[in-house]
Amino acid sequence: MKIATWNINSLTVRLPQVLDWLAAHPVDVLCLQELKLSDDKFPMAALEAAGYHSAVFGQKTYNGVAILSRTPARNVVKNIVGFTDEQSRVIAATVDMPTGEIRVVNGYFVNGQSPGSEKFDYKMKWLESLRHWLRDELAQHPNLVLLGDFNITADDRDSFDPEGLRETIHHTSEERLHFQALVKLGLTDAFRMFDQPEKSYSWWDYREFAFRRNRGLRIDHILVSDPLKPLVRSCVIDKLPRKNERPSDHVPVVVELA
DNA sequence: ATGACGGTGTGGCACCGA
Repeated sequence: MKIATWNINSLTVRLPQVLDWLAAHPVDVLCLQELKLSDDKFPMAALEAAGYHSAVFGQKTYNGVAILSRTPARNVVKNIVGFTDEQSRVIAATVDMPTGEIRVVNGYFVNGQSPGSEKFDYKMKWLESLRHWLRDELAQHPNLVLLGDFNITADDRDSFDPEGLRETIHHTSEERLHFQALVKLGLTDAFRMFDQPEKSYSWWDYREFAFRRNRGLRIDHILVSDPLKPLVRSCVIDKLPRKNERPSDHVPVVVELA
């Protein structure tokens, strides 16, 4: 079975690309971020026709997340429990698989703009709250996958210019400590369980031919809990959609579980 | 580099993203 994450930067614009991608990659679960639309604008029918149920936490203009699944998602939770947030950034749900149930936590992590800014403070508080809530979620749901747009490079391998961008946004020690703190809860970066091509990224700026020059970051991640770790068969980034016309600046990441 | 590119809103540009 396969679970994927994709920041699609407006589902209104990218719905045809999502449908094309699902037709070519019939994953069991697809987690989307940056829907940039309200719940009433969500294209439920088109996705149902493609064979997917949807759990949606939308927001107009900014943010918005959804879990698409072949079987209906259960026990849906929106945003971080215990953290009041105006922004729609997290949706969690239980999905039934042949091998058992999996708790899927889909996050559009805060960008943070720049260290020292108010938005960076919000990012730090958001990450701390996420960790505290996830500790409880893991206790209740041992088979858990945390995935989405983390807006954090886990280490220097995840950046096209780790020296030049040191301690800038997505590269700060504080952000990476938060990433490591999530790992310490008993989560593993599925991508790094395997040998991967050097300079593997999941996001490239629209400007300055960044994709063509492979000036990117790996900021979209899939973390699996300890009980799921022995089941992970592969984890890959699908760069191809970045070549589409009007592409998202992010591409899908896919994990395969036995 | 206060830049670039792209999405959204009720706009004639500003704001946000990463």
